[in-house]
This record gives sequence, C-alpha cells and structure tokens, in this order.
Amino acid sequence: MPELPEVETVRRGLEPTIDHTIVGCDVRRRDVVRDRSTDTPNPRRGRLDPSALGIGQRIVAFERLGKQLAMIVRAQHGNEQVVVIQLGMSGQVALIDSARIPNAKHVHVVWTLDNGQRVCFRDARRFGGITLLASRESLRGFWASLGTDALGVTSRHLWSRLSGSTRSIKAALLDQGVLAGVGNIYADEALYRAGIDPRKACDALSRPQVTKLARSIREVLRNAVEARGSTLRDYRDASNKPGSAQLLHRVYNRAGQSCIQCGSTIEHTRIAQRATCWCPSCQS
DNA sequence: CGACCCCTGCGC
DNA sequence: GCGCAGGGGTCG
Repeated sequence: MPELPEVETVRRGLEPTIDHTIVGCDVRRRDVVRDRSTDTPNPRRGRLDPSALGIGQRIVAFERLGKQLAMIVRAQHGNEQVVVIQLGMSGQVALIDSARIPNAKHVHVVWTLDNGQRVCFRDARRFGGITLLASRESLRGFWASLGTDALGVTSRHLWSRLSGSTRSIKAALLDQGVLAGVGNIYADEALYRAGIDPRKACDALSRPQVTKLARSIREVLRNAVEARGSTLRDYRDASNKPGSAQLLHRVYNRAGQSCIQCGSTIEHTRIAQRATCWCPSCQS
C-alpha cells in the first residue's frame, strides 16, 4: 500500500513521540518481528530481547529511506538500537491516545509510552514486518542495497543506473535498488508527467528524457507528500486520517477513462506483474 | 531479467 | 467464487 509519500507522512506523524520513553511492548504475533540485533544462530526463534524492542529506552528519531521507516531508540547509557518498520501492502502505524485499541484485528505489535500513548503496528496481509537492529551502523548496512531516496533523485544518478539496461523503464522505477520509494502509483504518475511510455526500454531513453523523468519523480512525490499521501482504500496516517493525494492521480487506476490533457483513452497492461496505466498519445 | 510466492480483504 | 490490490524476496 504505502509508497514514499505515505511513509513520510507516517514518519512525520510519529515525531511527537520523540523524547518519550518506551515502557512496554506487546508482541502479539512473533513472526512479524525479525531480531537481527544479536548474533543468535536462528534469530527468528526463541525469546526476544526486550531491550531490542526498545523497552526502557527513549525514542530519539524516526528516519526514512524510500518506503522503510526506522525508529531510533537510546538507552540511558547512550547505547542506540533501531526498530525498522516495513509496511508492505497493508501495513499501518497508528499513534493511539487511549489504552483501548480501535480496529485491533491484525495489530501485531503495540508499544506503550511513558505518557500512556500507544504505537500500534497493524498489517492484515503481513507482507510487511519489523526488523530489530543493534545500531545506526547496522541500519546503514541494512539499507545498503537500496538506491538513493526518490525525493532527491538526480538526473545523473538515474542516468547512470538506467544506462545499459534493456528492461522497461516502469520495471526499473519499481526496483528499490535503483531508487528507493517509488511504487506502482507514483511510477505511473511520474512517467505520465515526463511523457514517457512505461513499456519503453531504459536504454532507449535519451538523456533529456531521463532529466525530465528525474524531475517528474521529485515533483510527483513532493506533491503527494504535501497532500499527505494517497488513500485508495486503507492507507491512514499515524493519526488514522486518510490522505488526499489520490485526487492528483492522472493515470493510475484510470484505464478506459479519458486523458486529462488530451482526451485520449488511458490504456492499461501489466509490467513487472503490476497493473500499468498510461496515455498512448501523451506518452512515447 | 521475468515468474512465482507470501497473505487477507474487497468488489464484482 | 474469482481476480485483484499501494510490496518485495527468491528462484531459474
């Protein structure tokens, strides 16, 4: 579900918890948590170290790279740990004021803070999950395979990562190793804005086209962050409010409708196993 | 590279 | 019932 704008909106919504201390953590589904903070041979099994989940530690920051969110916590003696949250298709992180958790179905992890607030991780499909890391340095390693954050992608970066590739530009934009944060919605929207056919091979793009595409990606994402993300069905921010970026969509989920710019019928196909929409006359 | 799988819920 | 959904890991 969530792409970069949705995750960034959630990240900002969690910032009020900074400087609060985690006093408890309820792991209701053990298998959504992977503990990579210790060297135990099979970290998926056995008891979780409570300190790895942040208990007794103070929240000091929320960081984001692409679609991934990381909560940094610090112990009194200064030692830091990292809780990485990946939302997958259906994940949500909600900041709840009361002890009673609304919509408790599929809530897998609940942190309780020193002011009584709860931070709930909910994920019906369980494509998302939580990974515990021992330090910010481990986080750098964990994120090493991701490309540059899509909000700041440059033409130079995109050009170097696309050159020589024969796959379609849409498939490349969905590859988090090329750039991190673009998913199915914003890939289609950025390609529309750049006037590029999503089926076009990367190595068939001109340098000016790549420059325009990099700018389109930044603009589409920036506008979507400003609109607090796209709510198609179940995306909600940390305060359980929907976003409005879906109102900006020009091609996504508009197959068969007419192009806003030229009136042509929006086409659709599947690229990289994902539904793909584009305007046959505005995009080539 | 693409194909397939993971899982639940929803609209048709 | 079926097909599809905003993600991503692993396989050949």
